[in-house]
Amino acid sequence: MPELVNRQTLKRVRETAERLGYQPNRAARALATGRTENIGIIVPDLANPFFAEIIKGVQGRARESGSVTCVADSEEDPDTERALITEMSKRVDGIILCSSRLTTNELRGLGEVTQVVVLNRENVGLPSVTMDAAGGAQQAVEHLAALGHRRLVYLGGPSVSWSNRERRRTIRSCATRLGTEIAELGPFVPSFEAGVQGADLAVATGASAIIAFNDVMALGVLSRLVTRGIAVPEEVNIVGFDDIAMAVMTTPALTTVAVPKAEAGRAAVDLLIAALLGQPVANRKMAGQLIVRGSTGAYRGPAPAAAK
Amino acid sequence: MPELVNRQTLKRVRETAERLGYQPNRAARALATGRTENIGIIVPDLANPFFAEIIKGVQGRARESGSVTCVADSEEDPDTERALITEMSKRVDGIILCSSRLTTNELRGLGEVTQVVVLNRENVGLPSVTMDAAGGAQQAVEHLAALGHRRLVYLGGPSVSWSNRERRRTIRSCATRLGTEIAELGPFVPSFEAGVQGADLAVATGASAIIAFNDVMALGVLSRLVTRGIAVPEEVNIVGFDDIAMAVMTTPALTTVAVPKAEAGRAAVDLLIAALLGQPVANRKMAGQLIVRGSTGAYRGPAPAAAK
DNA sequence: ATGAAAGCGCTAACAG
DNA sequence: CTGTTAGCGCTTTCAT
Repeated sequence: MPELVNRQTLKRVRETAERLGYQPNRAARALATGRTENIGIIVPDLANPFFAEIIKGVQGRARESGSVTCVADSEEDPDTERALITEMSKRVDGIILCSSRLTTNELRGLGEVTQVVVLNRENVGLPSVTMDAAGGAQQAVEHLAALGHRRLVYLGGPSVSWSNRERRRTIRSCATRLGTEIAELGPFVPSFEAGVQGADLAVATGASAIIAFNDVMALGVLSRLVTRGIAVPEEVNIVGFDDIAMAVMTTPALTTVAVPKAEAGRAAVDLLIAALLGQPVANRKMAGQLIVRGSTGAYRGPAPAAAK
Repeated sequence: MPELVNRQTLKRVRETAERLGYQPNRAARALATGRTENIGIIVPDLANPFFAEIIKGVQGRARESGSVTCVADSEEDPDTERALITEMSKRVDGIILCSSRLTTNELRGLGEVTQVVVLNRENVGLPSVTMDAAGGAQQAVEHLAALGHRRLVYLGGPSVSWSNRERRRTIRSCATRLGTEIAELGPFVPSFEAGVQGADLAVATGASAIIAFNDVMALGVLSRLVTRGIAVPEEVNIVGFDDIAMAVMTTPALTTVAVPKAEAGRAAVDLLIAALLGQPVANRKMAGQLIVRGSTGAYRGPAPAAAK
């Protein structure tokens, strides 16, 4: 309100900006406030496009709130992950743990060490963001059933993956409910090659549609199906790396359930910020989105009604 | 040497470890020493597997030296990149700039702001790590020429890409030297779809081999060639995302020039550390490695002798 | 309302 | 060689 302050402030700001842009010393500020304005994120594999997309979201949201993002790659190793948490905790205000390879018990104890938000994990006594793996899997099965497929195959991911466990469970119960046959193959290391291999195994079962653990595997499946002349090449249209993918053996060639990875990353940062402010934090579950790709181009549509 | 010290040290260490693991306060240390032990890395797109792999190397090497890696994504935007550099510079000891979208002049001035190492860029007055785009391109052309191909096509990447400019130049001069015809198509946004499109254009020129700007495009090329029945499906074997890729229309179906991305990331950290210690830094150029994939499996071989 | 001063926890320089 | 002390640059509290 006081105009004097305004003028003075303006003057100071001007001086500041003028005098080669003054930048406060972050270390000194951190010492005084106890806040680093850094947030950490630990993923099992930085090179996995799935996590890269999440990091992108985290970094973007963190930047908006004036923070910088510190990343680390645990290389799928629980010991490394533990060490990383310890190393990071002293340099950041909080950590976002993606698809943690730690046990539930270990995760429960983490609240003492530093502020933690888990992504792709539930019920560990920490704020969490999940991508509704179950819902996505359900949409996939219902979609295939609606297309008339009666025999499905699920090419499973790593048995240590929480997402995989969730999907398996859902796919099985959902298929049973719809009276659809479901065969489970795997576990596979989720690679292109595993998809190629899985495709042959799946075809041998006499199934008419395949659900793959993720897009990388689905890519392999599709490649193999095209090679064997089973899928229609013109329909092949893979653009993204979404979370759970479904390769159908006829048109449309590939359908995926896209999960909002960047959004999930942003949500995780929001939860972290809330927790740091001592606000109550509610867990977040991001909905998956069925994406049907056809020869006329990709379009996003609602999930087909469940054939209950 | 003095045993007394040993005992005392041991005792203290024990006390330390015992008393719930004492952790020095990083902020205080940073204030006192002026060292954050954080290193920054800025990339144009975090979701690009090429950069993800580099970050992985950077993070690994940084960790070995007791540092944490702060990442940021400039989203291909020079303005954002500039802002990011300013924001980061106060929180890290140095920054690794990957495939910077800034002009040479701007980069030259950066030495004043903070310690910087550039990756995928040369002659900007800063320590640099490059991946020998030229050498890789040369190997590619020589290999194709040795296989008897007389008409090549290069599907170019973004015109703002330094790597693309280097490769174009090399491919052209190398082809000329070997008496091989070379047609240039593009520039393309380096996507799968662009590869599909480029494949058709390339075939129309009557060329017998295609060099794509990168693996993502090559994937598209290959997919299209298989679909059109031009390439031999059984030979299709794409596993990685390497830097520059070459799709041959006959056996072997795909050959790539792999660049050591993680190694380059590690090298960049080494240069940064050296620079921080005031040591003289030499630029590093990482050699590309020709990888020939055949039906008998992938093998790494030396580049074929130049048919000079 | 504005200004002075006391730390934050560490390191490095110095005195004993 | 060990022990003490003066800051590092900011925030925050307390006088004025």
